[in-house]
Amino acid sequence: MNTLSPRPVIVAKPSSASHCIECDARHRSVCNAIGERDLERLAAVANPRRLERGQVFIEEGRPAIDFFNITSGTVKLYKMLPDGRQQITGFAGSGHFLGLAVSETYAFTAEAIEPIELCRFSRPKLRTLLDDFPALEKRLLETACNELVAAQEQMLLLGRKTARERVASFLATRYSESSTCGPLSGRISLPMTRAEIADYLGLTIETVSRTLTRFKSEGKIALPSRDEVELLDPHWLLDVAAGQDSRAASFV
Amino acid sequence: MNTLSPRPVIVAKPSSASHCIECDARHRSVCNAIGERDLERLAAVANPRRLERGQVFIEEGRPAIDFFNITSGTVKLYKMLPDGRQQITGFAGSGHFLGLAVSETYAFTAEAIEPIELCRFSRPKLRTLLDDFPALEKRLLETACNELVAAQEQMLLLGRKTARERVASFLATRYSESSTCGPLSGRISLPMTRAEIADYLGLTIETVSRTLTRFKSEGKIALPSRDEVELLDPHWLLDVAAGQDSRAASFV
DNA sequence: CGGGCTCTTGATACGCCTCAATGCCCGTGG
DNA sequence: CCACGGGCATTGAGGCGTATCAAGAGCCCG
Repeated sequence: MNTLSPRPVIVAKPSSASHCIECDARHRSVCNAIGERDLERLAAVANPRRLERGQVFIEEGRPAIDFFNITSGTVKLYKMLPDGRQQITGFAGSGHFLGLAVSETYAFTAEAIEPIELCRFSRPKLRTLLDDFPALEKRLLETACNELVAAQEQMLLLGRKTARERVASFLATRYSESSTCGPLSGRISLPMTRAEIADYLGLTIETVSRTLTRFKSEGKIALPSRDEVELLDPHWLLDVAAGQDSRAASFV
Repeated sequence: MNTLSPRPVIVAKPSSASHCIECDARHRSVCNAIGERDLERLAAVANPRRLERGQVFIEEGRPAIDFFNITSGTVKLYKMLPDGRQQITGFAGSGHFLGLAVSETYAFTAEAIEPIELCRFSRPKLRTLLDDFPALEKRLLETACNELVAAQEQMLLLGRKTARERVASFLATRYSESSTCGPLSGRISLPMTRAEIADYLGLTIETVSRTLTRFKSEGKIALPSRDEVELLDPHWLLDVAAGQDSRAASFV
């Protein structure tokens, strides 16, 4: 509904031969299915690249010839309707594997929302890698299952939650995910714009903004800067996210 | 939002030793990854059952100890909020594999919406089967990917489509899926109630009903009976589903 | 110290939900 | 065979939450 998608081009290309060894994302990603002594094999087919904000590297409807592993930064995945309405189906960060498609074409578009680094794998090369390392295929199945679970949760959000609950869910999820890779503070970062949050939650920019402002005036969050939120009452947020808002219905 | 979920119990248990050979769903399901001569192995761990409408066989939050393959009939998969709001994340028919979970617990509830037949697999037995037949694991990954694509499409529907577009999408999808397993007529069956359609599309019963009535009065569909729809203009429906409704905006 | 963003805030409109009544279908029993 | 009852579906009237439209405020960067 917001933003019109930009030009699809790939740039840069740094890194050396066996870059996989020193890859930050390795332990988080499916690549950890491959032992340290086989990393050369992996590095041989992994093609590292660097992209800037706004660059599209997977485009809905285009032939699915490559697969990607995000090694740094965040991307958004989205689908669009012909009139420009847009639904972001997820944000993918470091360690995320993208482009798994049975079909001949991609089902969504992927675009960097900040400077990112990623590894590209061509379809046939990934295929041989999968054949040689069955553990990798198992890991892929695992991550696919986890994504399915997340997708179902998001359907519940989009189909049945109020704006208030959606925003609370979004903050709560960001909170719990950020806490898995760093010290647990109430502070979370939002690398995406309000428009992107809105397109992710099935709302408008204005509603997202109003809801955040309301949380702030209720003393539940603080907004120190444009892209940071401080959760002053995480437990309360979780309740709202789950539909347990005390200020909602519940006529007891 | 509608309906309160019923009691969880499993009943019946027909069929003989090597039932897999004569299973209607075999060719459609992941079981087709196993050759005919190994079907005995499969049959040994597949536990067939019969369930009636309303019976729950997977319950959100419960330990994920079994996996299921639907061999006949239709089930609904849903998630619920504590106050009863419900989102159906999908309908699964013959050949559909269910319960794939990495987590210790199920992420959704599965309930028969008509009399069904299914096969149950215990987790450890499925595990050994997967180890012995890598092709089965590949098939599972394939189906998981397909479900992810469907889930993303549904997120677009729930987040950005109007009621009109949602109902049109629903009919169009049912149409194209039914045509893959039978003669291509404009007639589709709806084994689910209006309430279930509503919970699938993120709408209310009334809105679903009104929208169908409106399509009918516009001459685009016919409603010969409660659970049947005749598509009189499939192409038009597809356009509406894709957000190309001529009667909507588009101020040209 | 403007220019162009994104974000916030306000006023109003509208689509869908809610509540309520009626209609239809079908199984049950007289 | 028909009256009755209970589900489910349809239809109507009105309200609410979020979208839409429109300024204005804050921020970054040259």
